[in-house]
Amino acid sequence: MTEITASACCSPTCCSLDISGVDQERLVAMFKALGNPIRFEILKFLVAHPGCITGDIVDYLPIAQATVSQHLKVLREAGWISGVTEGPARCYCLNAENIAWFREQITQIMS
Amino acid sequence: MTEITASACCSPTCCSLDISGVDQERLVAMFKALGNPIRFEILKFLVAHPGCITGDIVDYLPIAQATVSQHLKVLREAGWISGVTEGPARCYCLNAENIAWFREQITQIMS
DNA sequence: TGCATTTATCGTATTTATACGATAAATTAT
DNA sequence: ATAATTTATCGTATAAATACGATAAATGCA
Repeated sequence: MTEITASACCSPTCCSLDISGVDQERLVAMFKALGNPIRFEILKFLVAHPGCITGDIVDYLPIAQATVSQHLKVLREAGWISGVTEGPARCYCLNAENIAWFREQITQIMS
Repeated sequence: MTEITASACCSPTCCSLDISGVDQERLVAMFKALGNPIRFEILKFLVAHPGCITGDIVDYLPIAQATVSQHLKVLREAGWISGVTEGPARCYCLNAENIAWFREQITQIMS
């Protein structure tokens, strides 16, 4: 195993990444879900339009309704958003708890 | 546009996601790169073995050398790591500056 | 009940990601 | 120069992601 001193090419420890098991999988899944520009735009739209319905997001984005539905499913399953049935429509919101969890994990493991 | 009160299904604003243009693309690229369990493991390995060479990571992971090299390229291009040529080998480290940038972006836009 | 509205799912086409073996490229040592 | 070591790249096979139209499912209303 090559072990060189930090001064040779590395900065001093910048993060611990101390996370494991279930939490790590959950975190990676959240990373994966948000690693897509369309889905990031959906999150931003939900900040500006909390409680809007799927159709509003479909109108906003330049992609088909079926595709939007798929993206919403990915974001839901990763925990970024939650959807509440409102009649035949579905009202979407950011999932504040999970987002807070994500932020806390990042601040913890990346310092 | 359906606009309902926050109380109906949404928590109070939990994040601004106030980011745009180049920064947003950079952030999404970092999300995408780390949204893979192998690449997350590589980062964790680099925390424990700063300055190790590609071969050490290859020995550690249960995948082929060519595949590891691809993953390292993804992490490099996203800014998570940096590699310094050390003779015929390449010494890898976490990219502290970019990681700090990521952490700061998250704390800023997710609160 | 029947119809309109809204969203999810199905089937499928295309693109991208992931993985591997083989080989090339770069460096060091002989 | 040759050989050994190390990593990157090429070509390619397979899996996963992304996209769409069509259709089903669920709900509310006439």
